[in-house]
Amino acid sequence: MLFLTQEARDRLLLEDEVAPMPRAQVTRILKEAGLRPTRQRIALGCLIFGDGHRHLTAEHLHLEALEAGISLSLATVYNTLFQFDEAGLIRRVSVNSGKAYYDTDPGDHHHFYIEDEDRIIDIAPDRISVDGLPEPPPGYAISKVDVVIRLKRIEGVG
Amino acid sequence: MLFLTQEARDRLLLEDEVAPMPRAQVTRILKEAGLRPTRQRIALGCLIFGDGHRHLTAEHLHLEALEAGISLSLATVYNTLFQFDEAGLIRRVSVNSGKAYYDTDPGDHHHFYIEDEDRIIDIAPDRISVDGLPEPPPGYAISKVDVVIRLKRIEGVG
DNA sequence: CTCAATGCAAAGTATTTGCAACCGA
DNA sequence: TCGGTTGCAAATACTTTGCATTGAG
Repeated sequence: MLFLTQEARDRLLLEDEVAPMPRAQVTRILKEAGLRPTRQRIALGCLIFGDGHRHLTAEHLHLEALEAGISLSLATVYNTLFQFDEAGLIRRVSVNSGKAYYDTDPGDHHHFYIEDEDRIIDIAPDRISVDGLPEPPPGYAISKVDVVIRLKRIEGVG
Repeated sequence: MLFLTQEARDRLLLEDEVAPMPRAQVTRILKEAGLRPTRQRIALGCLIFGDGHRHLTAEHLHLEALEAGISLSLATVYNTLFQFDEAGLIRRVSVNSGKAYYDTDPGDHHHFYIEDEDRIIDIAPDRISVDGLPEPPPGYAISKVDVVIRLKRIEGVG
């Protein structure tokens, strides 16, 4: 599927330094994921996969698309994000804010969440480990482990 | 107001046998938490603190209140849950479902979440530990660590 | 050309806000 | 009494659905 080595990722980032990922490449990714490469998906894919790793809300991505001259509805952005998540291309992140965030890095890692600023920061995958994972109840299996470390600004600094 | 004879009080307690924490106790809890003990808060407090540890949505609690003959609006339930969470009396739990869950056990523990059934299960606090907590960025301190273990039903069983 | 798949308007659900009413001191 | 607090109607924010249209094969 689509798990890149760090090296491969770095190479990608260099190639696409500022710009979005080329359409041809996005098309390939979509096909491999079993998603029909439609105009809208390709456009969103270019934005999502091209510009480094980020944490996007549907609304933010919609704005970016409009700014880039791509005209589509917010609902389509929601649906597309949902499908990309299902396909493992991106990862929905759950924080307590009402909004849903999507991490453009689908790799296995966890997150800081700064409530006051409604901002998410990646935690490097090797910096944290969960021990003593409990047995799931009979009939169930673990599908994913989400760790969110909630941060608050230290008062009286500066 | 609400001055009952001893007899009336006894009757009430009998009537509510299965149910909730006594109003006096809830009133004390609220005062200690710095929350004014209003009619609505006391009523919700009785439901929340009385009946063992549970995972409630605002809507569910609202229904319970109505069934118990307490008339209040859903908005008040939301506000009350928010305030109880702020005060540390209960704990908001973040899962990917759109809804917010409130755990009536504010103690330090984590959760299983069964997506398909939209259900939350407590993990005993000693059954899990997170190692190698990373340094927060400068200027920030860790306020809470949330671990959610997502479960899926094992297929082909039975 | 064909029809499963898509994109979006409209609908639905979850939550917050602003302010009249209230009540604890 | 009376002013900070509260509770709720109304508004907002977020997300999903149903179906006419489309465009990939």
